[in-house]
Amino acid sequence: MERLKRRQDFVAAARASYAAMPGLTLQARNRGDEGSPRVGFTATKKLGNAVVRNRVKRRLREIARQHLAAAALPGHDYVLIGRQPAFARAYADLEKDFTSALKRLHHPRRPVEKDQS
RNA sequence: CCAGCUGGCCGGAUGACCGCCGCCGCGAGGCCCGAAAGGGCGCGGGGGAGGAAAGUCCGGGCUCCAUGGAAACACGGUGCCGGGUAACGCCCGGCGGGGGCAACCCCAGGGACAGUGCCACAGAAAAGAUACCGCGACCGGGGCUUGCCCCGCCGCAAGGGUGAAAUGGUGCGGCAAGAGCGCACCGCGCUUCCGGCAACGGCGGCGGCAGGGCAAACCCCACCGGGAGCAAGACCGAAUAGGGACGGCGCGGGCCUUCGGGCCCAGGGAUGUUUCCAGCCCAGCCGUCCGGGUAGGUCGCGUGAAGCGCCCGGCGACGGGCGUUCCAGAUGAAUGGUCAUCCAGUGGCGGGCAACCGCCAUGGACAGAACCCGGCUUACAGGCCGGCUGGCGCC
Repeated sequence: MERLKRRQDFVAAARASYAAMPGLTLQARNRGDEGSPRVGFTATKKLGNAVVRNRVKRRLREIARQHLAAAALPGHDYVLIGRQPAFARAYADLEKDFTSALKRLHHPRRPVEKDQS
């Protein structure tokens, strides 16, 4: 899956809908085209030093590889943001965090789109 | 055995499945792209974080900028001696000073007669000294209890007291009291000789003592240093906007109109400047080409002051020779995820006098390459190997 690399893509995704779970926050933005889905990862300095940030990003990448590839909708950009517990949280819990976040964004109980005014 | 000092090293191991980033090879076969070369997919092989990758504090390589060369000045840095090194503010070996019974550890360690300055508080006095309390014979005056007190003159700096520091220390002599005034030892300065490449050390001699501290205050002396950095720099290079050249078409605004036209008004530029006149060009659209540059891409980018092994020289830092290896190269940034077993460590239970054994649980320090080397500094769970010192015990 193609990676997001441009800052403006991340900014755009941040304005779209999101779902926050203990281990991570997932953002999903419908680009409005039918291209292949893309994914990006964020680990801020708030999380800790370089070792912590790298490990969090790697775990998120693994999550995306195993669970997002099949479920991603075309024309969408996904951004996984690491949160404090993501460094030490059990991998199985992190997986659950992701799948339920994805479910909430794909099948909202009521529309949560907050942008595109 | 106990206590301590010190040098070097390691920085969890093995395996399974699923992945990531480079590299090499294979394939006239297969699939996709391409005119081709080739690329992607595929198959096989091999590599993929550190001792600090960190802080970015020094020294270099490399790159660009500036510069005819050199020197001086300014500014910054370094500062015992000798050696090592590409170089260093680093390292090694010494010297001196301080601490420790010792092994060993620590030191910003040139110059204070070149000059300027500072030394709070306290204290009489803080740098050509000073005399607060004090010590003292002669002389002069006074008092009286007639050998003492007070005052003056004069001599002095031992003792007291202040301070971080008071113009050498201790002892004896000397004296009215004292003072290097004299002597001995210690310290200090100069010096013959000896040892050492040197810093410096040693024996002796001379000098009665000259030298307060601060140079991490300015300063003086010696030596070193151009600036900026891989976001350096080189090359390729869209879309869009803008620039230039050429060609074609066209020629501003307002009002009126019978759509033929009429009337009124006007901008900018260049030839040194200003004013006036005349002429020229521009102002819009389209096309082609050119150059700069942005996004993006490629290179820079790892054969090197390289690693490993052996031998030789050196107390050592290190140097030399021979052999051998090719060993990360990302750029929203690879080097991972999960699991199992084991090895240290920790806790609990049980057995045993104890060393220890068994079971269960727990559990992995500091920290992530970003152009590359040499250092320094800082962080760090736990462990391994060696050397030395002191004490106790035994032979």
